[in-house]
Amino acid sequence: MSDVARIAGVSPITVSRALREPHKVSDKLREQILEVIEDIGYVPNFAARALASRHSGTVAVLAPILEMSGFFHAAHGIEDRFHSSDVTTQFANIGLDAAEEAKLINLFVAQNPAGIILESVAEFPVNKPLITELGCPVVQMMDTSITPLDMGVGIRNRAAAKAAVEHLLSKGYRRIALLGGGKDIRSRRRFEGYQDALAEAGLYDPNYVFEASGSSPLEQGMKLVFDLGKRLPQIDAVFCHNDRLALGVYFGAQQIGLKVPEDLGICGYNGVDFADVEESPLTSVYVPLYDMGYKAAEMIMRYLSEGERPKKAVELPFEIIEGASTRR
Amino acid sequence: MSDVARIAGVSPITVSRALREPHKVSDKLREQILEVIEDIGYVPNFAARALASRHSGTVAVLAPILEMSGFFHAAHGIEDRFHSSDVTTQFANIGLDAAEEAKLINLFVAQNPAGIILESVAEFPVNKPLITELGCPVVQMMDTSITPLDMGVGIRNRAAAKAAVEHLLSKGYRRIALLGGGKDIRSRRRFEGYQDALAEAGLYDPNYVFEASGSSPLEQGMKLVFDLGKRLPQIDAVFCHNDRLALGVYFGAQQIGLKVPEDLGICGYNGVDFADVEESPLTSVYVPLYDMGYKAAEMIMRYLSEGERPKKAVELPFEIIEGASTRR
DNA sequence: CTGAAAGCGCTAACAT
DNA sequence: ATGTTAGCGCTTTCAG
Repeated sequence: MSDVARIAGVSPITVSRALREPHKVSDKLREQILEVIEDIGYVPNFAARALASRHSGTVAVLAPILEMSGFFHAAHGIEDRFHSSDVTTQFANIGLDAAEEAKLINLFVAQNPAGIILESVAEFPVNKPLITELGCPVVQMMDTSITPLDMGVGIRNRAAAKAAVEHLLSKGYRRIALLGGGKDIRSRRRFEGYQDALAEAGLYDPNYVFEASGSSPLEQGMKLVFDLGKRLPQIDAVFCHNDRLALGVYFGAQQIGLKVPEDLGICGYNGVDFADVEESPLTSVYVPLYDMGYKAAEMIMRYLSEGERPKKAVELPFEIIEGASTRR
Repeated sequence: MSDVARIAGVSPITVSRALREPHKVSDKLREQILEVIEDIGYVPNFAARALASRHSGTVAVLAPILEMSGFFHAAHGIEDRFHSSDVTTQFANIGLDAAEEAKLINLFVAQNPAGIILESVAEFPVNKPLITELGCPVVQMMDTSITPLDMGVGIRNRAAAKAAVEHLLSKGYRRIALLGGGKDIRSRRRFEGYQDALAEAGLYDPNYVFEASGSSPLEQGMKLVFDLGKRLPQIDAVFCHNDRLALGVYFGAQQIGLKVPEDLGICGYNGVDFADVEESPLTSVYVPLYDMGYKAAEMIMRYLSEGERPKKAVELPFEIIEGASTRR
C-alpha cells in the first residue's frame, strides 16, 4: 500500500480511503490511485486490515455443507445477496457434533466476523453464551418453533410434514411409513407432523417408523424397501425425510417390481431439485431454501447498515408439490 | 495473549510457543499456560497471527462448490486428510467464469495461503502467471491430459468416457446419444471419448450429440427424452455427462413409458452416490472423487512438511459400474 | 479533503 | 528453555 501511495504521490491513508470510503477522496486523486493499484497489481492484505480495523468484513456461514443436504440452495441465496456488496462469505463445515460445532463457532467468533449465519443441528447450542455475548449479528436457519439466539429464519417443519402426510392420506394411502433420519430438531418436528396427521386419522402406528442410518441416503432408501419385503403388503406409502431417501425408495420399488404410485406412494422433503420441473417425478415438500439463504443474508446486511434486528424468527412458506410418485 | 502471559507469569512469546510449538516449552509451563487459556477463554486472533507470521495457515479450496457436482465427495476427502492437522481449509465458490476465477484467486493469493486446491473449469487459466509466481503449493484437480500449473491429480476423462460407451456397445446398444454439458476441458474430453468409441465401431453420428443447458440437470435430462419423442425410436441409449442428467433421462423415460434398460440404456458419470449400493440402479462411470480430494490434500501436506513436489499429475483409476439401467 | 502518529495482537529473529 | 526487540500492513484517531 505504501508503494501505491508513493507512486501516486499521496499518503498511505489516502490509498486506504480510496479503497474503502471512495466518497471521502477527491475524484481526481481516487482515479489516480486506482490506476496505480491496477498497474502494479496491488491487493490489500486482509489480515492487516482485519487486525487494524478489529473486524474481518467476513460473514461466516457455518452449516453441514458436506452433508449433501439442500444446503447448496441456501448457499446460493446467501451468495446472491452478498454479491457486489463488500462483505465476503466464508463457509465452514459443521458436522453433527455439538461439541465440534461449539469449537468452530468459538474459532470464528475470535476472528471478529461481520456476521454469522448458522445452520445448526444442535438444538440447544453449547454456544449460546458465546453468541449472545457477541457483538455481531447471528442468523440461524432453523425451525421456527424454537427461539433464535439472535435472529432466525426458517419454516415450520411440523406443519410441513403434517401437510405432506395429509396429502398422502388424501390420495387414499392408509398405511404410511416414515423414513426418517437424524435426531436434530428439524427431524423431530417432521416426525411430530407425521404423527399429528396420522393420529388425527386414527392411523398412527409406531411400527411404521423407520430410522435411516449409516451409508448413503440412496442406499438406505433402497434397503428399506428390500427389508420390508414381508411387511410391504401392509405399507402403501412412505414419507421420507429428504429427497435422496425418497429416490432410494423409488429405485428399490422399481427393483422389486412394485408399482409407484399405484402400489406405493412416495413423498420426499426439500423438493428443490424437482420444484421447477413441469412434471415432477417425485412428490415432495418444497422448502424455500434459496429464499432462506437470501433472507438470512438480507438480515445481516440490514443489521450492518441500519442496526435493525427483527425480534422474531421470520417464517417462510412451504408448499407440497405433487409429482408422479403419488398421482394416482 | 498478554493477559494469559501475565496471569501465568511468563512472557507473551512463551504463550505463543505453547500454542504453536508445544515441544519448545517445558511441560510444567505449558500445562500452566494451557490452564490459564482455558480459564479465561482466550482464543488467538488469526488476523494478527497471519500478519505477523506472513502466512495464514489456511488452504484455500477454490471449486464450483455450488454446482451440485460431485465436488462434495472431493471436499470430504480434503477435510478428512487435513483433519487434526494444523491447517484449516477455506472453501470458496468459483463459477464458470474465467475472469471471476482469476479475481478470486488473486484475492486468496494476497492472503498468503498455505496452499491452494483448485478445481478449475478454465482450461487455460488467466491466472497462470499469478500461480507460478506464487510460493505456495497449488494442486489442481483436473483432467490428466493437461499439464498442471504446479501439481495435479485427476483421471483421464477421455478414456473413461470411451470405456463407458464401449460398455453400452457391448450391451448391444447401437444408436447412442450423448447428453453433454459445459465447454470445460473435462466435458470436451468426455465428448472425445464418446466419439472415439463410436467412431471405432463405425457408429458415430453428430446428430446424436446434445448439449444440456439452462435449468436443473434433472429437468434437462427429462426434457431431452420428451423432445426426442420422434427421434427416440432411432436412439437406444444415452451417455450422460453426469448422474443428475442421467436421472432426468431415467424419469423422462418412465414418464413416456419407455422401458429402461430394454428400450433405452442409460449411463451416467461420477457414480459416487450409487457406487457402494449393491444393486445400483444406474450404470455410471465411477470417479474416485473422495480419493482425488484426499490425494490433493496429501500433496499439499507433503510439500509443506518435506518440500516434495511430484512433477507429474497423479492419475487415479476410474471404473465402469454396471447398474440396472444397462443390464439387459 | 488529506495527513501524521499510534497501535491492532501476534510472531520472527535474535539474544540469553 | 525462555525473554527482548522490532515490525507484519493496515486503519483508527486526531489534526489540520
